[in-house]
Amino acid sequence: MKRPTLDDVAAVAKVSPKTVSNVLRGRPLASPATQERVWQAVAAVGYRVNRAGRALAGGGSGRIAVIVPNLHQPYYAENAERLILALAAQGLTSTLRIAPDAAAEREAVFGGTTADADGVIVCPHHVNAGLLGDRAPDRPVVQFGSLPTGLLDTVVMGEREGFSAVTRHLLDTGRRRLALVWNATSSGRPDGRRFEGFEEALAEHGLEPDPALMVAGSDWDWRAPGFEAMTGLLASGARFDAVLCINDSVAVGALRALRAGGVRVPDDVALTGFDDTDEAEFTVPPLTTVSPEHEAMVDAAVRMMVERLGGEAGPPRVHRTGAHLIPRASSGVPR
Amino acid sequence: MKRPTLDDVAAVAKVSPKTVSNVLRGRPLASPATQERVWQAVAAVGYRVNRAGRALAGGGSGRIAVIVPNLHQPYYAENAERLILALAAQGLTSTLRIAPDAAAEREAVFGGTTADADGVIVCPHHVNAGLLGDRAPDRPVVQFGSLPTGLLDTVVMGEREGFSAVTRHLLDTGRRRLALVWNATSSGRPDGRRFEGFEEALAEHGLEPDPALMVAGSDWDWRAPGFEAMTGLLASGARFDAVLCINDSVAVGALRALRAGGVRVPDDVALTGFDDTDEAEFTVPPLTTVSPEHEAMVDAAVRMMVERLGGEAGPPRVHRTGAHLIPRASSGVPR
DNA sequence: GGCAGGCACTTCAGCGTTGTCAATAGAAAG
DNA sequence: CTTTCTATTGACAACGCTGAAGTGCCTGCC
Repeated sequence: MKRPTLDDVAAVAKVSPKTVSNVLRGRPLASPATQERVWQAVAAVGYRVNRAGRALAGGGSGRIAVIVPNLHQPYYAENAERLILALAAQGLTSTLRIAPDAAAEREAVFGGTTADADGVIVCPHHVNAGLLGDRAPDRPVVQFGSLPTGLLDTVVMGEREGFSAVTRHLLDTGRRRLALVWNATSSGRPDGRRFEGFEEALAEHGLEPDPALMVAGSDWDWRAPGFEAMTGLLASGARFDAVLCINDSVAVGALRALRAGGVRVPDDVALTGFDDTDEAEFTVPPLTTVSPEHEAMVDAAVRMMVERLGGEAGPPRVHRTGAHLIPRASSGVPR
Repeated sequence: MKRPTLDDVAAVAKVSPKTVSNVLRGRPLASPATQERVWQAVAAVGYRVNRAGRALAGGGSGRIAVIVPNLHQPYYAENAERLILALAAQGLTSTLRIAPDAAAEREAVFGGTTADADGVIVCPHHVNAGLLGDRAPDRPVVQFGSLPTGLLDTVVMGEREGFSAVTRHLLDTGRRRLALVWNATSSGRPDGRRFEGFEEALAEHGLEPDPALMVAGSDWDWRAPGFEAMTGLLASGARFDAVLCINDSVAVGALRALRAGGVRVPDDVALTGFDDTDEAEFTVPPLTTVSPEHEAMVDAAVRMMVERLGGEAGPPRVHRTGAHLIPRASSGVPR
């Protein structure tokens, strides 16, 4: 009743355990006939590789650590799901680590609790890009959805073009006073690629961002801060006919604040998000958002990981995906 | 630069590797002085146990597999997060497995891809309780949030009392024609503990369920089916003044359908969900729901797991948690 | 015919940890 | 002062697998 080992397979196939190992690893060292015999023996005894043994012997654990700050924010939960499934499709198991703070995030990337993983895919949140890149990891690390550091393989979404696309969309449909619900940054003002896209599209219409219409939530990527920021903006008495949110969750919070304030969406104010999370489709009204092309991002991340695991060397690479507008009712033309 | 091993620690502490192992495992075999010396040596060399080695030698992997059907449904994502964090607090690492179908679910519980885990906590979805219990697992398994099988440790929420509480709440606030948006079951009619709670509360008011007001989504726990089911109910011309949904996600879908149909919530129709997911707080209007007391559920699951890992034998246990109403605006008193 | 070279596979020595069991030291007992 | 016992620690052999380094055997060539 004991779980079969390589030796058991070897005995049945009448080869050495090492040959079985080679066949299993896909090494082209055995003759086709032998390979066939080995596979039959594997099936016959119901062999499954013991990961612990393999890892101990230096064959790698076949496990990739996926690191997200949390799972209660749809953006992270949905990406974690996509990454885990895509890794599984490559025969890689994954271990999901939740890094609730910067220390945990760094720790998860550089070893410690994830030391048993052959590689790491991290959706950074707490630790800014530079900090993550300041130490050389001893295994492949792919940054997912964040700014490239030049030190790690990175997959970035079309933040700039995506944000300029929504901005343009709003301008094209007649909106002129565009508010921004942003995340707080250390410098106290919105920055980053999305903001560039915003400025870019405004500039095309001879406009520029109005500081009085830019409010920051207390934290990145969360509904309550979106609600609070929007409530604050409404209270300020500022006038606007559109609100662009840094992401969908913030938009969901902002939407509630708008409704609470008696503001009609989209009649009085258009509202947009970013990320194309599932929840955006089911708000009332459905939320206009930007799809960062999730499939392409995940494919790129997994491909990079597999290549690095396969021994591919070379400098860190950056994969940029596109982004496209998903227009929905929340940014409908005002009546 | 190699990672320190037990031997390194042993050399510094001037004891045998085995003694270091014993101290690390908390075995009361070494004298206090020796233990102290060992811990100092561990700290001095920066030792971290090699899980692969330990697992190979039979010391267990220290890893618990958490199995959910997906992460895009908030209910599962939020529970996965809570479970993973609670396990981590016990020093247990976790490996999250996404089981998109029944085969994957069974496979994940009974070994195969999760063979390296010391125990399993599963949030069943595809496989009904009986099927999961028909084979004896070779390690602790805790069912989370599902019907007890009598064969596995199980944590169940107060489904009946929770659902009767919402029902009562609606009846108490004057609603009388209660519709139900349910999940499809093999028998084609709503069943289970929640339905019992529904019937129970209705009976207290001398009412009983109206089959014409019960509609089932095409799948468990999802927004689109909620939308479709609700749309269908509206199209049927049935009259009702409240809609109870099997869970929050279904309610979110139903809400959109109601709004699309020009039905005011809560003025014309009250709407309720179940599970107390984050999204319920940010719908417009905020959704009345039932909290299954997540903390208690997770604590119970992790406690059971730790006890079983500690060698606790005995028959399968069932831990029942309560449930309490979280009234919000979606079930406000009609004007 | 002798020998280099390649192919197909095997042997060997761990990887870091743990369970088993033996060994040692010191204390209590005779 | 020897014997017996307990408390503590050590030696050793796995656990299942893999990299490195062989071992034969056959082919082809001078």
